Amino acid sequence: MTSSDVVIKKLAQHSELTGPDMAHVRRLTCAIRKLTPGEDFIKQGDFPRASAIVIEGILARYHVLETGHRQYLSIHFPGDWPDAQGLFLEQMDHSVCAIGTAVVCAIPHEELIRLFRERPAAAFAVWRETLIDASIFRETITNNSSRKPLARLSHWFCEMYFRAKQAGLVRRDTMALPLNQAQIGEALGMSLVSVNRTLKQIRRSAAADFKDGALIVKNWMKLSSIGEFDPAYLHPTIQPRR
Amino acid sequence: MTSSDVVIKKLAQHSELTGPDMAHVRRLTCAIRKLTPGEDFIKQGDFPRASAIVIEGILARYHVLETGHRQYLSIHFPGDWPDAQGLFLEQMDHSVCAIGTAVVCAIPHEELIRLFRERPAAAFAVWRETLIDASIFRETITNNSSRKPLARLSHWFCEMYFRAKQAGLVRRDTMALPLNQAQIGEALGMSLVSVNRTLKQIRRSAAADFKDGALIVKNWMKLSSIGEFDPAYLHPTIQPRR
DNA sequence: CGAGTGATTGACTGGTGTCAAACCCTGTGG
DNA sequence: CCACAGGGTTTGACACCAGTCAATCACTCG
Repeated sequence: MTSSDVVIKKLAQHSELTGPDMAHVRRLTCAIRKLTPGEDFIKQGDFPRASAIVIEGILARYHVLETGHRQYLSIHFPGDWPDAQGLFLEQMDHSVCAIGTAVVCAIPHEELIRLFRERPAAAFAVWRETLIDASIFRETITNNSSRKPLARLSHWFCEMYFRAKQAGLVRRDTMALPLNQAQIGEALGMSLVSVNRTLKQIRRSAAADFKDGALIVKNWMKLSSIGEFDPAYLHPTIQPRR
Repeated sequence: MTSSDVVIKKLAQHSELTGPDMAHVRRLTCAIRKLTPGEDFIKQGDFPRASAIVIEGILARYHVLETGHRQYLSIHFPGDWPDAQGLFLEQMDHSVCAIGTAVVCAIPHEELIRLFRERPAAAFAVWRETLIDASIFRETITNNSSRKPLARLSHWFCEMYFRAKQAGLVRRDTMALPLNQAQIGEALGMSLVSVNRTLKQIRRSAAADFKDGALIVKNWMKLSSIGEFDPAYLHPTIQPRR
């Protein structure tokens, strides 16, 4: 699968693109870049001139506080545009790094702007992706602010699994999620120890397991019930198989 | 000031619009609606056909959990588009209500889409607003997940004050913020009691005060230092073209 | 084999949430 | 004019959850 296939597949999942729209998308310059685990693609404070799309692997956005503490903001799978915001906001207010090894393609902003001027439908499709992004942020606010650890971690697992499934990254009941427990804590506003203990609870409930950087969902109904998970905020088109 | 003045002033704050762009914006249909304190403008699950812009007062977005607990997601001042997301996402994944009395104008989606097709610069300006919105969500994730109560509440006060100032809503050192302490707790993921005690600390430090639905900032430097506040994420001004 | 990374567990403590009472203020109605 | 109700704020008491510290274990890799 070429990188423009990944892009078009993702956009077509949510929006209607005509032949000429897709043809224009295919003509975009696409600089492939491979990232090593943890490597930054772009950093807080940078002034990007190109926008990245995930082709393979997982990327994450994060803030760094004065204290050095890292807060992960979102996780991105192939087809996602983790820095579409750079298109219209000059300076990055957060960083983007690879989780595990990853491949991205970088498209120059001026080409995208030209595409958007000439093919509004393509602009609307990408805009839509950025709005789903925002919707995920809102759910993260609610998850990290309102839910107790057990529901919070379960909800997060549900989202990862659901989105991985949409991106075709689930084999049987397992997906790769190459994070350690400390990083999960930094995503959910929990301490490492708390993540570990909560994970133990989830294991005991036999709803899911997480080890060696892989998430295994054994009982989707149970996990989504514990996590109070309703995928409406992902504005999905494909429902995962239960 | 007419409602299209409010819109144009806000868009011009962040983007460059030409005469024809602004003329087209002025021709948009604009249904004025007045909201009573706490009234919902649109609810989770709705399928909106129009998009609201705040003209006067304050609006807020929120989630409601299974338990009935409410989580406020964002606060919106005149010029903001609190449900621009409805433009490209069919179903609302959250609700929007008035904080205090408020006036909004509702513009039909089809008119906005037509505007965006014909005047890409207008589309980019509104798109940019939605991206700033997302940036604020990210900061909220970090604030509610990583900061301890004192810094968290202070940071929130800073953001409210800074954005109110941008919107011209600060008189001397005071802004109207017609929320009670329980609601602030629902915004910050804190209990009412915790908000109250943290507020006492901020008062003692003489950085700011909050009472009778008004925020008074007595020492901005001190407050933003306690709150670890850096307004970069609000993307406050137009950056020079590269 | 030792170093290093990550997971797990125990012990401890301090911060937050919960519960409940008292207080303040305003508006209302007898 | 006073009594009362109601919303919001403030305070105290208390329990317990979750963070911190630290030790141990499991596993990989040079």
